Amino acid sequence: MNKGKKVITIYDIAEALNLSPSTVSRGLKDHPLLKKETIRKIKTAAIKLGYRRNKFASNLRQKQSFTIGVLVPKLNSYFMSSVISGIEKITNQNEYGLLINQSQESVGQEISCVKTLFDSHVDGLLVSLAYDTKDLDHFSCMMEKNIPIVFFDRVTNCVGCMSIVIDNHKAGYEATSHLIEQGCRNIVHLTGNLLRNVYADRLQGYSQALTDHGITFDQNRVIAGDLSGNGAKTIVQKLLQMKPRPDAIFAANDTSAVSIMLELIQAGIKIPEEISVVGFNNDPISRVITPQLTTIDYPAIEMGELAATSLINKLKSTQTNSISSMVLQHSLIVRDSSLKNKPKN
Amino acid sequence: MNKGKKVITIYDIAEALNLSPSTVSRGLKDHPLLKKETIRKIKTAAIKLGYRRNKFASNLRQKQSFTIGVLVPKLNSYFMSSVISGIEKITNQNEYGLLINQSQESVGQEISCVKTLFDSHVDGLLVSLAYDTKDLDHFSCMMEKNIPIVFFDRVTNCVGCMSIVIDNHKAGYEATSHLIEQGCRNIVHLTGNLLRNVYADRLQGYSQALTDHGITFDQNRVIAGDLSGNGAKTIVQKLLQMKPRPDAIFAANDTSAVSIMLELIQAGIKIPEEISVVGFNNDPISRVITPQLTTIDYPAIEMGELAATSLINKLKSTQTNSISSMVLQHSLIVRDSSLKNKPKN
DNA sequence: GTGAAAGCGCTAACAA
DNA sequence: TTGTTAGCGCTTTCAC
Repeated sequence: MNKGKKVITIYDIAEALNLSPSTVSRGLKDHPLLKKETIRKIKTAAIKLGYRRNKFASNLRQKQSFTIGVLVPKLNSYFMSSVISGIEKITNQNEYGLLINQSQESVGQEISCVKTLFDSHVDGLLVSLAYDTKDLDHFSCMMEKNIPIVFFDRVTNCVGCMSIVIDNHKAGYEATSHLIEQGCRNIVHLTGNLLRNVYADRLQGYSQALTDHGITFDQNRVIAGDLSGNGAKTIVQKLLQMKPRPDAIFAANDTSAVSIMLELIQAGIKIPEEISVVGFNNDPISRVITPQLTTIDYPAIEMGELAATSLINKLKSTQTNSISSMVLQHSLIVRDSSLKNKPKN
Repeated sequence: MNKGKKVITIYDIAEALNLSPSTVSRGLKDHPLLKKETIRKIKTAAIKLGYRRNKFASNLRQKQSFTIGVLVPKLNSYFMSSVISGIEKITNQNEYGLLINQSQESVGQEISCVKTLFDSHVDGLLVSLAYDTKDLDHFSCMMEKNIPIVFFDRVTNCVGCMSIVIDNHKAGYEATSHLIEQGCRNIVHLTGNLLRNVYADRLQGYSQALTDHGITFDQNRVIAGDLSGNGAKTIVQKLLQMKPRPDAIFAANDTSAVSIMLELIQAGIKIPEEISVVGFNNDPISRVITPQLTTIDYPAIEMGELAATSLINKLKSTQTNSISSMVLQHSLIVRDSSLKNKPKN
């Protein structure tokens, strides 16, 4: 697309003002040694001529792209789009561009995305891992070139990388304890791929809470699936055949919790009287379902802001930062879906 | 971030193979005139040496960035993140990068985003307008350089630009007609800023449907707001004081429809018996609320895919395409919130 | 305070 | 089929 009008370069400005290109270049970025008057003249001329800085030339020279790569499993969830929204806010403030790719929850795609982002010479990377990623080999190209990576939410151990998370273990513990306190004893846990810290940790928290309250952990009461809400019917059938029948479900996300609830209601089960439900994420749907869903609130926008801020700080400071992980606050939001004691109005 | 290992360039490959840089450059992009054998050797060496193409140098030379700018009001809605997901799929397939910015629903931000994207030398632009954008002056820099723009969803008239939309007028007409067919006579319409085609057209469809069914259009029954769902309480109070009391509400999005429903239920109003509700968007929440919300389905991912495909076609073909707008199929999804006739189960 | 000049890595017209 | 050469627009060292 190089049609359109003539491209204005610093040479044109230089010529117009009878200055050298280098002076113009300096003037455009407020070089302290230039005369204020010269700077003013340069900037005025730049605007008048419709100058636009050529980022490629500048990046080529400076070997920096001022672009951050973002790699997420899927864009279209409320949680993820909120995180991205937070990231965009910060990068925009700091004049960094954002190159966004989605792995579609598959390692294969993730590998190819990393390659693309690497070739785009991103200065840094923000990553939330795909469903089935096992190792970080495909990130080695980044690491070899010292391109900093900040993982968020779905993180992994990785020397030199930073992680932004919530305390999933504690959150799982709290959710489960809450159900136990409501009198539930046969709590089923719906989880995802245990390769991912978020699911593994929540499961551990669940397990720990059971143990601490004198309830035996039973592997058969843990159902691992994709948490997309698709298999809800099958899962509910399975639940209703369990002996003894579960009196509560703790799902690792709200999407699956809500799908399960809809199926339970369909099957004539009363929530929370017969089966209590707790979700995870505080997705807007949790407030829309009847009864409203008890869930874990999870600061998505802040997580995005923090991840972006950390990465930019790392890019700006030359000294290597020793912080390896930051944990954000979460909170249990109790609603009707788990309140056996108080009858719903 | 230019620490790390030495950067490998085509010169290094050329030297290693005793070829010229231009041959290497050609080999890397499968130039048809090269010997197959040479191409193979070049590619092997590139991989062995850990070569990575420098996009800045290449873009600088070719005066193309292979990057598409995306400008949307807000990222964190189900609709928008689905659109972006569709866009990302297509651009990724076509090896275009994606630079995403959000206007946060304000013209001011929109103007600054366009500037940023312009300076990033995007090859083309995908835009959904902010809530309060009045004119397209801030896009003139793009148009002057013949950078193609495709508007989607929230579009505007603009010579030479393409638009991807649904038939909002017809959708509004269908939603309203459906309510009338259910016996509703006093239908309130909740709308947004009428500068935006999506709201203006839906309103017109609503109005037309009333007229066609012999019901007088009443300006007082149109409530314009931000549709964020925040003012629901106030709106419901207003509704319940109207004389005669409305027997139906047609909201221009599901978020506001659902918030209104929750408030109505709170106020003891029966849906749909006393007041029917129809929304717009087929957001996942529409299936979660009780009663389930009648709404207009709206192909978000396809809209993104189509917008991206159209833009890329425009970028690839030199001849100017004369298509100025494409209209996607929508459909009315009837659920319990508007079914006065059939009693819910 | 300002200018001259070299070079970032790649591509493409032209030459061979 | 491959090589030579110039230059994209900017930054920056060194010189004045």
